[in-house]
Amino acid sequence: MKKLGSRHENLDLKVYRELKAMIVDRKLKPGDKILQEKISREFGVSRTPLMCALKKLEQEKLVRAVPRRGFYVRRFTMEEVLEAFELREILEGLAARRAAAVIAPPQADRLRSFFKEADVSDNPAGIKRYSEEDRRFHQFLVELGGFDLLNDILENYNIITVSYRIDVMEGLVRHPRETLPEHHALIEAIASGKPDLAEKLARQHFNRSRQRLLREMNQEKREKA
Amino acid sequence: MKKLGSRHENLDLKVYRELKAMIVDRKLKPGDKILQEKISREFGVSRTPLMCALKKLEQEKLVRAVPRRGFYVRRFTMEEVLEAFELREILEGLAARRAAAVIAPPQADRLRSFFKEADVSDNPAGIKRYSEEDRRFHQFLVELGGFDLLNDILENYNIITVSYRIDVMEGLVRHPRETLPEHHALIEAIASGKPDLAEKLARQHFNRSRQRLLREMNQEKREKA
DNA sequence: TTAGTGCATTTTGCATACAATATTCAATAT
DNA sequence: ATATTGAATATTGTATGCAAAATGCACTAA
Repeated sequence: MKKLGSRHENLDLKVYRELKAMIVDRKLKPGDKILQEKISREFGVSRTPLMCALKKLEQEKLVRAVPRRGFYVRRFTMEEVLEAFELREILEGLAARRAAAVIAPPQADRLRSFFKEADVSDNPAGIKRYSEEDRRFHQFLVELGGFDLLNDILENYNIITVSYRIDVMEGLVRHPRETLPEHHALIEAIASGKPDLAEKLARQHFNRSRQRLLREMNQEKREKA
Repeated sequence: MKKLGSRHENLDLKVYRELKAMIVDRKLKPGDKILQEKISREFGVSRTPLMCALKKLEQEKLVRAVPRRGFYVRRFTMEEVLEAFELREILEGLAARRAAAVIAPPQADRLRSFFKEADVSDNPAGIKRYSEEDRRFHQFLVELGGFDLLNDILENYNIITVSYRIDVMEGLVRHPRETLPEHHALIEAIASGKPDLAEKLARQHFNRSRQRLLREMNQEKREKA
């Protein structure tokens, strides 16, 4: 008799997912105050599970809690996004290494199916599809290694790199034209079981985005002066 | 008019800290069910802030939530602890590098004041003091770099490496006699501003503990067979 | 205009209430 | 004995209630 108390899913988890989606999709914008009464009515739940969900999002840094004032959708500074990229560089590098070390043929096939027919034109719908594929790809990559703690951390913090300036290019720092070949190379390195190469390529991938952000940051500074 | 809504501290935060201390100090043991009624009465609060605190601890993996059944103090597997050490190896390595790169004289003095008069004998009180100093040291090291996200992650996950088998040697994997010289070397590398060396030493420090754990793990397996 | 000031309204943080499970344990059947 | 049933009890997940704090707003003073 195993039968874990699973099956049941608490309300706060559902609320958490809905709310997270609303933030990532910019239905709630950075700086917005989260009106608990309004949202809970909208979701058809009481404030109790909503509170729980908000606390969870606070730990993930998607919202900011100010005691006695409420929760606000967080606005990330360029510094924070750079930090997130720096972390993802080493963490996802490690994940790629692991993935390449343990991958099995069926997973390799699945991996190779990513970015098969990517649209690298400039139309917004294509960019959006690419951005979503990108997220799914990185998630799959991280899961491949079976490194639970690492998965957890990346799950909880990578979102920061995505939710910054999503309005510009769906959260992508660089254009699909530039990142697509990198993705293909990384996929091949992992699928063919080359840990060293996989780690190197993954790090390079993030490093380049970080360098791009750094340049943009300096440029903005110069423009202000 | 700034005056952030700070000052006020919500109850759930206090409960969270108390509870975390109880778990780390083994007042609540791995596997124990957390009786909400009992604990909330003990703390003089209602179940609402307690629930919040428990959810927070769940995210940190110190407790496990089973829907409709309750919360249980988590028991870490050797694999999880190994994963935590592997992560700390690269993350704290990065932190040490950063710290060495940005350290200023007053902080260098503070850093050098750690492990000044360490007791490396075998008596339990000495071990306990060393273990506490060890935690404070690593926390200070991580804060030095000023890398907020990194601090956050290490804060939340290093506890795993500590709370494993605290009953044996206060959570220490190796004896102070063995780690003290490593600590001194690391301190000196950071205080004198040598990023490369600092990172290398920090990683070595964790790597050695991890190797030790690995050996113990294999030994346990052999004993079973 | 701008800057207070006091009162009504909203919102938060927490306690309590309550229905829907889980758990326990005595009574019965095997 | 062991297993099974099923009411009595306890516990969880969620809603609701309420006091304290924050916010908004009309009014006044400069």
